[in-house]
Amino acid sequence: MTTTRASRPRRKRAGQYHHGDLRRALIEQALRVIESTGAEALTLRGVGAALGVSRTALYRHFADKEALLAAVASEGFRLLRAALVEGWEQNGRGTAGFEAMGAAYLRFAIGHPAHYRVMFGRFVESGVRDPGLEVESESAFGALVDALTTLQRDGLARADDALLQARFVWAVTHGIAMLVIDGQLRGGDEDAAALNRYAAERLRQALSAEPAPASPR
Amino acid sequence: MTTTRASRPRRKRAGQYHHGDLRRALIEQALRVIESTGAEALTLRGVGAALGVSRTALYRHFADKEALLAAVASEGFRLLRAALVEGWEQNGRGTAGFEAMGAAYLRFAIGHPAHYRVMFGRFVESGVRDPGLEVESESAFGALVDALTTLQRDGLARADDALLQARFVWAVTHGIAMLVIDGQLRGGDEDAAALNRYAAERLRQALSAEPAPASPR
DNA sequence: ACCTGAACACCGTTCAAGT
DNA sequence: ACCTGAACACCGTTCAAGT
Repeated sequence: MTTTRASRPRRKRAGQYHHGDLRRALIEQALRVIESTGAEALTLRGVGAALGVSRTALYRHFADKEALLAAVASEGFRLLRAALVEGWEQNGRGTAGFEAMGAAYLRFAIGHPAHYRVMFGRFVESGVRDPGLEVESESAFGALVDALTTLQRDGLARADDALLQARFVWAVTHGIAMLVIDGQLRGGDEDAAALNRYAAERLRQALSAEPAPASPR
Repeated sequence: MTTTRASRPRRKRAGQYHHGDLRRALIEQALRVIESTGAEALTLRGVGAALGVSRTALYRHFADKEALLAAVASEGFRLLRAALVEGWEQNGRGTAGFEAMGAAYLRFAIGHPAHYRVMFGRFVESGVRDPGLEVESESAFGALVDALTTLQRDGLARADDALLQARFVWAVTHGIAMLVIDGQLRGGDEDAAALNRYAAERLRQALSAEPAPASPR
């Protein structure tokens, strides 16, 4: 029971705890578990064990499990926004940029299905949320509103209420993402790609700035 | 320790168990809990207690909790299909019927959000499912495909691949339902109604049988 | 401040046993 | 066949205690 440091089962620096930034490490470990085995399989005990801390250390940084998931969701919206903005800006901020945005959205959702589900599925209740979550979510949506506003200004999209138009576009894209993620398209990647193409065409027609052909009276 | 029947803690008929159809009672009780407090709050012990049976009685009828949820989901698709078909048939099997179908879909999802989430959320894994689930799900989707096929035949919708077209329409409607259910439209009912109206207009334009106006060269 | 270990009140599921 | 009670191996969370 002397302080011979060779016999300690786990090496720990004296006077310093495990992490410089345990909060950050907890979010990253949670995300790692979620991406590899799904959010349902996430246990706080497992996260603590993987990081070499006690299973209650987490409560110094998060009120409860939901607060940790809210932080993970918030991180997701930040990444999603970055992907959307990149697609838009790297492709000319016009029609091509808009379609690149849609492709980036689906690539994110399909590439990180478990993360995407934490962002939208009801893992995070409507009650007390991460203060940043609402902000990040609004910010990602804002990128879409901005793009549509620009398209409208340049005569490339119908001059409707931009917020309403953005919600419609979001619903279409979100709906496709969810169907693909949930495996409702039994053809797999092939069918998903075909649906993406078809949806892009129909959306172009639906948002076309040109007046709809006169009804046959 | 004699068999005085007055001292028994719970009255039970001799020679008869609790239910004529425990399986059915379990599904209905599970649905009751889900609709009132959400699927996350569903516990097998609670279901058993509410029905006055032991918490393991359930395993005579379902392999596990997921199998019970699959049965609940299957029931949901049956109800959804009935609502869709009614909207279509009671409104003339034309454009009006098609829009009534969409309205019925959203009414079902928004009226039974927890049930809807069990049908689509990842409560039921892609692995072993209720044999009826896939069938019921396909059947509900089939109602949509049939309606679109009819519209195409009558020149009321673009003559695209009906399956692909149906998937697109489904994605739009599913996307709206999910955004509303998940509380992403902060305006509440007002905003949801406005989005529904706008989406119906855009969808009409997107599926219009008339050729799109010639592009400006 | 930050972390620990023990304890509490739950879960789903298994299993030997009863009728 | 259908149901039961005890037991097992988990959970998230709380709390007094350590440094």
